[in-house]
Amino acid sequence: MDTGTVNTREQGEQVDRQSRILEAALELLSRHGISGVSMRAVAREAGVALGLVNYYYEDKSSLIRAALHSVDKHDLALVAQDPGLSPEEQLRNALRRVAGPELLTTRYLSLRLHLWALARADEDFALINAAAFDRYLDGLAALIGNARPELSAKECRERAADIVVVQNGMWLTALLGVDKESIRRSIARTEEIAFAA
Amino acid sequence: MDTGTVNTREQGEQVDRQSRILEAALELLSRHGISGVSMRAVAREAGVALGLVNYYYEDKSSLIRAALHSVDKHDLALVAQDPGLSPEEQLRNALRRVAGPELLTTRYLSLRLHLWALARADEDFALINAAAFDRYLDGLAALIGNARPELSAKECRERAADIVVVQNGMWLTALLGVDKESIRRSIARTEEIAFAA
DNA sequence: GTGCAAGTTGAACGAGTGTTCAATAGGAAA
DNA sequence: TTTCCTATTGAACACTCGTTCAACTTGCAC
Repeated sequence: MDTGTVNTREQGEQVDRQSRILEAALELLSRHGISGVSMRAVAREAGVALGLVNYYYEDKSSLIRAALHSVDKHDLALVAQDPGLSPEEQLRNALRRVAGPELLTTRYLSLRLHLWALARADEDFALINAAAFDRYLDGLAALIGNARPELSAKECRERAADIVVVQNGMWLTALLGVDKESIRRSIARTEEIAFAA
Repeated sequence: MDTGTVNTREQGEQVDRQSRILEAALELLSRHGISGVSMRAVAREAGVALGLVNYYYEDKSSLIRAALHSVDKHDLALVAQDPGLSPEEQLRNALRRVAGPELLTTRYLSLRLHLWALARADEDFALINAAAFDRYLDGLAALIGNARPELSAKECRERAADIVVVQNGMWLTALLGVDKESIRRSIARTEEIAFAA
């Protein structure tokens, strides 16, 4: 592949089929859970023949693993540092982002939930997930450390852990349809934890 | 069935087969997720012939529904009132129970997670789950109301919602192996919310 | 043009799925 | 004993699953 040449059939949304297959898998996983993700269903959703799914992803578990990595990468970006802002603003933005409109969609939350459930059932996925969780915790602790330089690394990590508990609760509870006001108050609670004196 | 007569084969743990089938389904669901729960696997785990599973549960989804109800009943008991204690103690006990050794086991948490994921994939399960969630919220709000009679029903409900966010977060994060100290601090946080002036 | 490699297709295979059902066992009632 | 209903079994059915593979198309290098 990537010989540097341009695909001739690149009209409209017909980008490369591999991404469309991955996207289809994410969509099906979010909507119907793992039991809705069959190779045939993925092929159908992506508008592609069955064989092509196994061409780009040798296994079904390779496909799911790719989906997991894709979501993990997305999660990690939430706590990435942004040099254009003050440390306090970076932290506050990161904390508010988790209740932003891009995150608090059914599609994303449902996807996250199904991936967590998957990680409980498969040890390989569990390891990937745990590593991503650790990196997220590190990222959040770093943001806290920048905004509150007087805190020790251990204290930052503790606050990050406490915040993640509330954030995970928000994600999960949002799926059950808890009212928006409770989400707002929970966001405020994460800020209290982060900025506490 | 229940003619009032005693089963002759009631030696040891050989109680009625229907409960053993349900128990097997719960065990498999907790360990391997929904894709590990096949009628055959349930029969094997329960030490029973395949046909018997469909004899007691006409459908696979009836079986899963029974599992859901069983867990929901268990959850609701967490916020049941206990006339032998003062309202404050009842509330405090309920809040601490969610981090108790019976609850914070991998088996229970994993089961809960898989049921949540299942509810996202199947609308019937979602309705059952949402109803159970509401009853749990009501129970918790009632405990708060008893302990803090000066609060309005609306305020109780709000506090209950905020507490549930943290509790759900604890459950979920406990599965990812967050340290026990963070769980302890989160419990304290739920108590702060409940008893705040 | 010919050659070649990557991309793409769908049929085929064996394994596993949920469900049905005729057959059997067991114990209480007659 | 015979009768009858419940409990229990496992074979059988039609179906879906993940995976493999031979065939075919496409586009670039020569």
